[in-house]
Amino acid sequence: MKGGRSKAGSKNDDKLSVKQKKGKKVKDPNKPKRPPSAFFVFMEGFRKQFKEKNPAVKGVAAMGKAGGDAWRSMSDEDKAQYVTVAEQRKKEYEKKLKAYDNKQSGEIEEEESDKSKSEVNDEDEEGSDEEEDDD
DNA sequence: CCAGTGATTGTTGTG
DNA sequence: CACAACAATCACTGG
Repeated sequence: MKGGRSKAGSKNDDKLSVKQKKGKKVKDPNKPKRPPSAFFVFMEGFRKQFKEKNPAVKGVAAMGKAGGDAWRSMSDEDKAQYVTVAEQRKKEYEKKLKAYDNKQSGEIEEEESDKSKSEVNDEDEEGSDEEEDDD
């Protein structure tokens, strides 16, 4: 079962888990989230497939188990392609961190009023490589 | 009505 | 060095 990797044997589960407690209402819209691991990258495609093969499945548990099972079934080389992608994701993540850091230095706190976002189609300028197809 | 839960593994962050 | 928390996903549930 799961090989030895898991929990590193921490018997004493005291209140060590204090959870970072996000009590602070610090809203960091620019704060980049952690890059997806190879497993998640693989899941990105797997989720779609799983849904198609199991449209009746509800919840994430079923998918998670199926995903984890399939993931371990893959060969390291097969996973390598996802790992490679994950590496790139991480790289971009670092870039985002830099941008985020830049904001911290430049824009300390920019409150944005909820202007009517009617015809104003303002796009985030960060994407740049986002292709949008018109329908 | 909103936010949390449940399960997966990997990666990053923090102590 | 070792652990802890979080990353996405989605349907459901409680207060």
